[in-house]
Amino acid sequence: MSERMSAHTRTVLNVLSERRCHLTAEEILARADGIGTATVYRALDHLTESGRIRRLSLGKKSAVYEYIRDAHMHFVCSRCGAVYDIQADLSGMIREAAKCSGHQVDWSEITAHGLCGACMLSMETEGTLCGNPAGHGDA
Amino acid sequence: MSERMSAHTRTVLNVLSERRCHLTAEEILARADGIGTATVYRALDHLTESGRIRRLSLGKKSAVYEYIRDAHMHFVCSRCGAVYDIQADLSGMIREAAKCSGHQVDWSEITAHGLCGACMLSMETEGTLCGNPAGHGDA
DNA sequence: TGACAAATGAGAATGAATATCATATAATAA
DNA sequence: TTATTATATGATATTCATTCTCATTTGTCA
Repeated sequence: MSERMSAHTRTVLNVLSERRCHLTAEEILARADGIGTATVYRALDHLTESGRIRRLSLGKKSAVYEYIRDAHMHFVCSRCGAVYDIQADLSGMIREAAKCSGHQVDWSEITAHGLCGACMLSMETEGTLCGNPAGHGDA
Repeated sequence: MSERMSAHTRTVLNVLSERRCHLTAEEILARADGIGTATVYRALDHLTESGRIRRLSLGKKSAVYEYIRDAHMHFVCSRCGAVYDIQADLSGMIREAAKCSGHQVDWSEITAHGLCGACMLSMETEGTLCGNPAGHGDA
């Protein structure tokens, strides 16, 4: 639990812990100035394995990483692609359900898909027509 | 909602609907004999868009697809990689939580990670030592 | 039967993630 | 300090799932 951490790994961790959002490896790479690609991926692996960050597949092509804070679920807008955090903790119920099947839950993730508030609004306003298909929420 | 479907798309749908499990595009490709790669991927896209099947990212490198039946969550064993279906429907609660944030949920997915029953057993038996690191559950 | 749209497949292209490997850096021993 | 060893790093090559291209085929309907 208290392994030592290289400076670069710490930098990567800081990039994530300093902001409350989900970043792709590429985005992290850009923000962790001067650190090579392989090193960033390795750091992300170490941090994921040591339980400090979490790797999520939100349906996008590339995985995103987030610093582990409070329990929350993710909402991905099918129209604009924005990702929102939704405060809700159903982990207890998930743990129970899995326990009934004989499995021990370490952690769980919930991803909801649908139309985000911003898109609903712009669809009303603009009459379902176009409008910029991306840009709300996320970070 | 009632678009027509090409023979190949129907074949892909059948491959999925005939078995109660999650298959990668590659596995589907192997079972949909004689259909080309691009066609299988296109069929999977169509079926996903029309809501007949679902594309899931269970943390593996490649996505898996499943025919939509009853609501259930997924349990992925961190040790052996097996995927189990867990009967539990928390979609109502998820929908409510998202609604509070102003979003409209279309569908949601839950993935729990941890140690599966089979692995717990073999770890006890074999004293936490090796043992075949894969092979339980899934399909 | 003609004409246009959609589907198909072989293969090229893309791109995220991983592997390789020689070098650099840190940790420990003597 | 100096030797010894393990680990970290980064440039680059590689892998591999997925998507794209485009010429050809098939389906649909007037």
